[in-house]
Amino acid sequence: MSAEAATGEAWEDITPDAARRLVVAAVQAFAERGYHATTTRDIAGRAGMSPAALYIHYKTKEELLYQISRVGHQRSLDMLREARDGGGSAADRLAAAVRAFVRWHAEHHTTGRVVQYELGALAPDHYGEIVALRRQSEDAIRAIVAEGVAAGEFDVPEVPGTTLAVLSLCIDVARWFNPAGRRTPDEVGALYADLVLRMVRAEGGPVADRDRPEAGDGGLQAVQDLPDPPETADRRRSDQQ
Amino acid sequence: MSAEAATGEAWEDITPDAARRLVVAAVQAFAERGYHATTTRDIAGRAGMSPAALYIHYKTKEELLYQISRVGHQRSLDMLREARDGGGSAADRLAAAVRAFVRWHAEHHTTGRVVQYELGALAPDHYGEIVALRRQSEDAIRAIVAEGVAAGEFDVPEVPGTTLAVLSLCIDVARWFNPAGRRTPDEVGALYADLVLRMVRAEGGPVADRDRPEAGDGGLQAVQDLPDPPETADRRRSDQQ
DNA sequence: GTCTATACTTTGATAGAC
DNA sequence: GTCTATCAAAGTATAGAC
Repeated sequence: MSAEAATGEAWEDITPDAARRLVVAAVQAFAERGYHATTTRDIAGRAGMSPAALYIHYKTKEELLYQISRVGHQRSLDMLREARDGGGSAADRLAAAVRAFVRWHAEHHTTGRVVQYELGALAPDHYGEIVALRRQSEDAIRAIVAEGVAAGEFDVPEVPGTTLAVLSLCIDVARWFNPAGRRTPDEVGALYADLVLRMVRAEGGPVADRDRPEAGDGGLQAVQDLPDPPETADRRRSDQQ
Repeated sequence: MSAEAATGEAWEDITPDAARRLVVAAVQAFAERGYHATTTRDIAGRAGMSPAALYIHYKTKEELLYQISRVGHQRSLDMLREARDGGGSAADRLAAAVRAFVRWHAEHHTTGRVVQYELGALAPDHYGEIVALRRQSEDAIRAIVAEGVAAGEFDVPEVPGTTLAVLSLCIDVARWFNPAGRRTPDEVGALYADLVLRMVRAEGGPVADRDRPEAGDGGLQAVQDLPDPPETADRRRSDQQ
């Protein structure tokens, strides 16, 4: 499978053709060099256009990133919700979620890198929208974990923290996966589903009255301790550390 | 603890004072905005200097990143080797490695972000040097895992893949950790050590003749499927996907 | 919709006074 | 060692012809 085919697969829906070529080119460039190191000339060049032609389809470079980020996050969310709402035990559904999420991040690791690691370059309002999608993704995984604990199927030290670890493990696949390596996306998905089930599986029988999911939104906030907000011209010093 | 104190802690050794201020400023700026989005004016400004003063202490912006990356990776490696060579069972040593590595990435998440996520901006020769350090870090963890398997203490689906997952889990802490969140670095370290032990722990007794570490360097290459090489002017198209 | 040409800004890095 | 002033290059985005 060629580089362009693998990247392009995720963007079949986009029309017209020139716009899709720009998105595919932007994904590849952003993944390779990062958003800020990528020039509009580079994107346009990869798409076979002059630098000016980019602006017919996208108002700014950031709008390209926003499109990529939004579609990628929505796709992730759909995938996780489908696993959450699928049939079977909590273990079945958690394994399905991890398998699908990891396989996607391996298969589309180029897109995955942009989606997961270039968030900070989004404009503040776009950033906020994406963070909302990320929270919902975490909600989906946490629901499965919490249900497994409530059913006595799982035994975890802490529901929100375990959820965070599971999500984190899956996301980082986009960073390290190398298609020239020894594992296929399917194999990584299977391995990770196995490892995650080991993390949450109850060793003995059902464990009652322990680590029940908290009522209301008590745990919802902690979810995925949020990444930094994007830079702005007037706030140069961060108070986050 | 102030932002500067937390970041500065890791850089006490650097002299003269102006050089250290520049490194601390660069770490903060690179972590917030990324290497490419950070200007030398910004770094110098945070360090209380004029833009030109930066070049008395560092020849280029990249040299600053290299210094940060090298020190951070060396520190990580020392930490992991110390755990590997410490006393106790394989479980004790793996828990110690994860606890220390995770705690460091949480406490110094600002530095951690630069160390783990800005690799791609290094010059090719510097990049190669850093990759060598990363391989050695992975070697240290894999050694503990392999020893646990050999002793029948651990039962894992695959030694190199499990090692990769453990390392990946720890690294990603730098991305998501938020000091304003509910967990302290110590708590995250303890949680993650627990989760990792669940991943590798044998459920029954010793499991013999299974998943023995491969002889020689058979598994060494797979280690950490390498991140992409840094960009160069003449290689615009990547063949990695 | 795409091109060539270009306006305008910001960038990394240097020169030379002190 | 630090400053002010500045250069050359590269950046995003636009203008106007076709």
